[in-house]
Amino acid sequence: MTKNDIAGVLEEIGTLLELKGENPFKVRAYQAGARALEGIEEAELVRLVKEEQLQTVKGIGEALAQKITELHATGRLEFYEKLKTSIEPGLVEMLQIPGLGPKKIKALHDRLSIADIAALTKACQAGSVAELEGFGEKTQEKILAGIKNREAYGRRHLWWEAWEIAEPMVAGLRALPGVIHAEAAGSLRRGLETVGDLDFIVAAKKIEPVVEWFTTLPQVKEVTAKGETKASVRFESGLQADLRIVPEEQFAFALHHFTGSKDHNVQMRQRALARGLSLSEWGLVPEADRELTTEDGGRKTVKAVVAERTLSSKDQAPTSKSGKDGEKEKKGDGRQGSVVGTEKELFKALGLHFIPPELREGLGEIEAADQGELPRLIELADLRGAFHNHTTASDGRNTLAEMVGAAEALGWEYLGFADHSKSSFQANGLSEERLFAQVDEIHALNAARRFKTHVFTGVECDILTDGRLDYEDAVLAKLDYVVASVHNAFAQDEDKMTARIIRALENPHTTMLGHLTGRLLLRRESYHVNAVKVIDAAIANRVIIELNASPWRLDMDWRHWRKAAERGLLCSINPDAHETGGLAHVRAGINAARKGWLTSENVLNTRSLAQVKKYFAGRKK
DNA sequence: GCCGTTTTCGGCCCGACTGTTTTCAGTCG
Repeated sequence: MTKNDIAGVLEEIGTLLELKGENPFKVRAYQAGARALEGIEEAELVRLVKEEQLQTVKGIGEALAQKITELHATGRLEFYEKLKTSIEPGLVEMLQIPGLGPKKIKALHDRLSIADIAALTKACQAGSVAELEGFGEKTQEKILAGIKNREAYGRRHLWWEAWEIAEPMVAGLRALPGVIHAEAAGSLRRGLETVGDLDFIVAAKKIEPVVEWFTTLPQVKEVTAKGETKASVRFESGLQADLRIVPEEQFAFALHHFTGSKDHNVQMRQRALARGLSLSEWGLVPEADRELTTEDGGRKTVKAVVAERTLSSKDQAPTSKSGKDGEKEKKGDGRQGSVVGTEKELFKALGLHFIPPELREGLGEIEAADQGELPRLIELADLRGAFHNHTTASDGRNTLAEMVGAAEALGWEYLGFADHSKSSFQANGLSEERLFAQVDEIHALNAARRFKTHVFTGVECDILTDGRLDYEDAVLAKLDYVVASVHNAFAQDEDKMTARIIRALENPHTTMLGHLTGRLLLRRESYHVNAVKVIDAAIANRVIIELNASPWRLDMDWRHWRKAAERGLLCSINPDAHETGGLAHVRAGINAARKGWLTSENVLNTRSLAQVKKYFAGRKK
């Protein structure tokens, strides 16, 4: 087990002990042990375990040293396994309901024998929760609302989590014999921040082996449909995945259709109709042919005819085409081009430049494609570094050196750190002394040239409730840059919160604004803030707004970026990484940036090291 | 469960907010 895996187990033990009503200081000792472990480097852990020196680490005593050693050696821990079986899993799940913590959950369990969310729902509806001492009407209502939200949220999944499942599936599909094309479509392909279900479109010579492979994947919990051209499965997480298999010549149409969005598709069909054509998932045909009269006098839709074609072509070699089909291919009036094999050709047949999937939201992309005014969207490879990152100095899980090593492995020219400031007690925010120590550490690291990646000094500075920053100006002046973020008093009304943030932007030391709305996707709503006013203030004060690339945030929302960037707002795609693996989250940020029509020119961290240094120096004047 | 120029027991970490209270516990960041 790696140090972060072990730290995760210690953390979970803490949670379980809390639910059992254990001594809170014991709980804290496990949490502190997890933090202590994260603060040492992987190689150091190996040495400490080997030399039985774990107890020399502050926060790790006899009991934790023994448990860490067991986990490190075997990947298992007897104590942990037993603890897990002693606590009903429904109680852990209840922790996800806002307002419910270990104490309240324990009270519900002890006094009402509630052991899962279903029982809790019933008890709330019956009014028995409100009667409990320490509970009341409002608490009961809040719990019910929390459960309801949770169910609503449960229907969607974070893009990142969906992508981690879909990516290997696409690779698996492509590797199957007889598969010509395979793509994930839907909101996943459009890079939307959350995804309802997965859609896979496959062009294959033989259908059965593809369906078979898809429905027997190890992660499949349930096969909900299995037919001639389509199959649906559900995974353990509740995520559903649909597979559609089409003949090669229909692939581009099906892929386009199932990539959507609905608005985009409606507009595309309207455009086709204006040209006398009919566009559907099955193809692009002259409108006049859309409904056909068959030889026996019946009427058939194009869909039916194409479906027949699909069935017949299944049994034929791909090169052979019936005379009728051949005729149809040629019957096109010339406006649609010869053969549509790719999405690019599909767009071209309608007089459009290729529209990247991320832009297909029906928000003006078709007009822009018509005019040849689509931007050259930013790409992952354009990034040369990132700024907002954490280390074990505050609430990160990897040391500074480990983080820089990971950035170097990504080929990044620079990496900036922005650990929490002193008011973020919960995140182990840095006092002035600890901040200066980190600055010294970074300067030494740069001087030693241990890594090819240059390191910038920064901080994620709390915006206090009145809009002041959490450090004196003289402290902030010593840093390369400052990310200012809201981390408390989320309940302020919109005017107050907006004024608070704008005041922070007016501080000459503020380089960029962190997560504008504070939302956590599918978990927590944003605080109330007037985004337009904040954007205006950022532009006026030459302050960057970050696109926080954490898959749980993606904040500022992509829907604001196009307009904001047009008006001169500079973006920084910030991973907000709390561990080495978190740097990869810039990928999710790139999705959002592309959805916001951003080009590499709009984003600070596409610039070279020299340009970034110049930018920071210029901000200080 | 950890720690100690507090050394083997007694303390361990901050502040706002909410809802339940009538002086405070629980939750959250």
